[in-house]
Amino acid sequence: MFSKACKYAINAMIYISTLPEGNDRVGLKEISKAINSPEAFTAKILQILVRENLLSSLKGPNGGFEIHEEGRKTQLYRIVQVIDGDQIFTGCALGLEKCSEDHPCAVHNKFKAIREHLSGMMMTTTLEDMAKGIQNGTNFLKI
Amino acid sequence: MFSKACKYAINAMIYISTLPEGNDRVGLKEISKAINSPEAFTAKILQILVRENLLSSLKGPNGGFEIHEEGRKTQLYRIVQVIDGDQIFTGCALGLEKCSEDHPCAVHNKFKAIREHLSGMMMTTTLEDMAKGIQNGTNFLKI
DNA sequence: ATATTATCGGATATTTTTATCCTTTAATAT
DNA sequence: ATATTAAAGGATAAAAATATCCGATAATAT
Repeated sequence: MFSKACKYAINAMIYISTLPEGNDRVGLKEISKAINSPEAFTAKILQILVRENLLSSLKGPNGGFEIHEEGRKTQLYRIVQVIDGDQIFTGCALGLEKCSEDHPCAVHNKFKAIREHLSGMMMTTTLEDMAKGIQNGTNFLKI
Repeated sequence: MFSKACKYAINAMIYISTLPEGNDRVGLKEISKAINSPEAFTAKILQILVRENLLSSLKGPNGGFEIHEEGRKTQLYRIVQVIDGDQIFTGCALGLEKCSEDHPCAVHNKFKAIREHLSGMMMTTTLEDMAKGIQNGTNFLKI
């Protein structure tokens, strides 16, 4: 469904969102420990998220990553789009280059509803939402 | 969603199912031309499908691949399971090793409905169903 | 029996994804 | 100013997925 890079991205973004907003930033080491991901690879992914303005970072002592107010409204959809592209939302399930209503693959219509279901859910799910479950101990980021 | 191998497998199985049942077998070359897939790689995938009894094959002149009566009832679900495993049906969307009701990842419940929707559809969709759309020109296997 | 045909299966190559290493850059603190 | 800290970014390595090649095997036809 999602690439590993994307899974790390989502879990990392959620973890950062669980931390209190303010001057506190969280470092790469803590993040990758919290979500059980390879440090250097995670760094690459966070770089992309910073470049795309889904995440902000600061170098030096007390540096690290943070997400402020507005950023916590980021949709799950957006994170996936930035890391994996929107293949999963718009690409053909069977790999046809030009799959469409006019030239549908063998499962086009069968997948249509599922696509809409998936997109809809991911459009309406935000970091805030997901962070809540982690904060109150209902959901988990690792193991 | 699916690996390329799996997409080739599905399209190939559908193509073979569109052909009239009987003594007629279809060769690798024709199959990979019909679904626009690399020949040698497609051969590997067909081998797996044969080994798993989703497809039958015969060597030598007039050899090739075929699917008889019962085989045409094969569920889409089964093809995916054989080629990609059931990661997509049961695996955690965020990669947690032990994601479950008791230890759910951050999106466990959000994905639950989608998983069921997807599994249900793929359980009830058969080769026969999909072949119909190709036979009557509504759906396509390539481009 | 022998030649021909087409899948099977092992070995290998290429590409993509995942992962690591190390130098550079920028921020802070002394 | 200087040392320290942590992210940024380039280079490279390892693993997995995709793809190709070719000899072995099995079936048919002559």
